[in-house]
Amino acid sequence: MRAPVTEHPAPSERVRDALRAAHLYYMQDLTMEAIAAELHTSRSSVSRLISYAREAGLVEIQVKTPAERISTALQRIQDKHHVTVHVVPVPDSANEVDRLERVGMSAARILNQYFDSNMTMGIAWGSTMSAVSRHLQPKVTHNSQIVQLNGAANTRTTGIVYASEIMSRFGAAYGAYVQQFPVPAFFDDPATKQVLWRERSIRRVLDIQKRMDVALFGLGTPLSDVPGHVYTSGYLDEQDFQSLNASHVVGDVATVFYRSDGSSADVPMNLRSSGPPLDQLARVSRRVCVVSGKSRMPALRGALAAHLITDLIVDEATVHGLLDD
Amino acid sequence: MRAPVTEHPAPSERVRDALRAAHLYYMQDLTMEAIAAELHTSRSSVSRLISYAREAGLVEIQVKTPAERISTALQRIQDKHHVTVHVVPVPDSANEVDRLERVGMSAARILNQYFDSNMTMGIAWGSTMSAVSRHLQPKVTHNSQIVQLNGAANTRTTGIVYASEIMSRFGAAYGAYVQQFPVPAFFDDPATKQVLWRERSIRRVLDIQKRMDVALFGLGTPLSDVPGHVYTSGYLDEQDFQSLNASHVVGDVATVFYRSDGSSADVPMNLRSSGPPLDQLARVSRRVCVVSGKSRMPALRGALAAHLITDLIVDEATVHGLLDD
DNA sequence: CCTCGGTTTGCACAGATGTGCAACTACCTT
DNA sequence: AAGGTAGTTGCACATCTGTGCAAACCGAGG
Repeated sequence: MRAPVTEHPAPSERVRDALRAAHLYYMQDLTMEAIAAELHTSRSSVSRLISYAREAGLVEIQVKTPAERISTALQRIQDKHHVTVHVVPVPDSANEVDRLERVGMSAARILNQYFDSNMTMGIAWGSTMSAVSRHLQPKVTHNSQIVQLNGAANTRTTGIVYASEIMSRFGAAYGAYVQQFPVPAFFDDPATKQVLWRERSIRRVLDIQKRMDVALFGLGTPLSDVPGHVYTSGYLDEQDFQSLNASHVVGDVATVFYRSDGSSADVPMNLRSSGPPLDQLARVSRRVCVVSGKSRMPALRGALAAHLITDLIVDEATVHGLLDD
Repeated sequence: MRAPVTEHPAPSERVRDALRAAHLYYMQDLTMEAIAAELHTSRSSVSRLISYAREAGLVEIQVKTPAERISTALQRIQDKHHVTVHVVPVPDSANEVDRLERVGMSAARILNQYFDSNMTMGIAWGSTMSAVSRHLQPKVTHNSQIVQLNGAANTRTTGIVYASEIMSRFGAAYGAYVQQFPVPAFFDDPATKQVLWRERSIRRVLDIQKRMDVALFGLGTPLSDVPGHVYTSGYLDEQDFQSLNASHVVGDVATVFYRSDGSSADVPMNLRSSGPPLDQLARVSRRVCVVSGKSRMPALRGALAAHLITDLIVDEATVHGLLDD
């Protein structure tokens, strides 16, 4: 981020030109050559202007699936769980990394339809959110904010970066105010959490969380050979895992755990978690969940049972597994 | 329009593939080459699939002007007349034909944001509407209809085609039911209109017009060297022109005339016109007006004064003329 | 006035996309 | 079964778009 000190043309000249070029290109179907003539510049500059327009979010492209093209099986899932499903096409041959990357990219674009000015979006962190954050499409919003849902991580492994970096990517993409949540992911002692939760600075964040318009999260899973980030990075010890097992936990949202029937209230670990109680989460008007890979299927079933999701973005193979219910 | 009798692959196979290709192309930024590999087909087929997806309205592209980039002068106009202005960039050097064509194309795309399922759109006819109709972007809608606002023309000159052809283009683009209005543009005798207006078949159409959600129209002008279609194609005789002059008419919407102050109630010619009274038109919740060329400026001023417009699509040069008010 | 660092520009090339055409396919007609 | 018709496919080519690079440009110091 460089301060706007040295700028060649007038500061907004570029935006104006980009806007005009984009208009001519996308609305009037002119070729870049023709646009170059109208703007008295070179074709390559026009190419760059239009790239800029796209990157700056001046152009919005969406692919819309006509209602009658949704398979009846999928329709049944949507009706049953009151959820809108966005299926991301990914070849079955793709590996987990590619899959996540592509689901993340699609999710980022779909998200732009849901987030706008004067809104607050709460986001979790983890490998899925990291992937999404890397592909965000900028969009100009005003008076909007991003709030962190659960305590921060501080590891940097295999492409997963600081929670704060994820947060700031979101903030930058939307021009939104970023509200960090400076607490640990898990507390050792529930009492510590209780005490800290009474602090005004913390209460302020909790308050913002309660009033958010959109929640965005991935799913963690303790099962499977590809567990979520939380389960592999030393947040939990042997005893914790035993506790989760004893509670029959199948997944988590923002470090809050739930069972396959969607219940979560009496999972002991949740007393130590920094994330929002799931019944509170379920009151957010739009709850967007991003899922990639079959390993998350049990977690997804549980999340659906808990009514945590209003909008599900999921890869093709995984959604197919879901159809057999 | 061919009945869906002979089709090579399964009827909807093509849509499915196009949708998938479009997803991969626009949402996941894959190259057509890569998409071809995933779909097990050739790159050129993918190119065609994506073209098809665009043409079929499966892809929606819009260029959005951030609020802070609207000039204060334009903002003043918008506030004053409670109107949203879409400025279409057209080089000053462009001739009237190009100008109209380009404004028409932009208008057609903007229109897609306003028209949707379960809506009724009323449309006028004339050179402007003809231009718009030629560039419509298809969009799948259900239970929507297009209703003709004023009596039909039957000439075919300089690119302007039968009103019915304009209508059916709209119907085809949106998959909407088309309601024709089989009456003359002007009646010789107001009494004939009175009588005809009592017919049930006509009343039905008038009724639909009253309940429309969107009205789309251009502006006619009797002044200037480039008058609207109505004024040049033999609809009006010498006496009519004198009458319009005597009434100080500056323009018309769907063959209903108004003065520069927006008044129209006591213009004698309107008793003979088949179009909807302007005070009725002004009650439609969205009223989209397409204007191209400075010759329409007086007509535009009048239409604004009459509060006929909620959304104005106009070329750059013309809107500049307006700023001097 | 000159130099320096950073940015923008246009060119030339590389890469991606669009399209005429001929071969092919499925299905209908005779 | 042969022939016809309309639609689809992949190839080869044409066109359009993206980008590395060197030159030009601009403003800030020196």
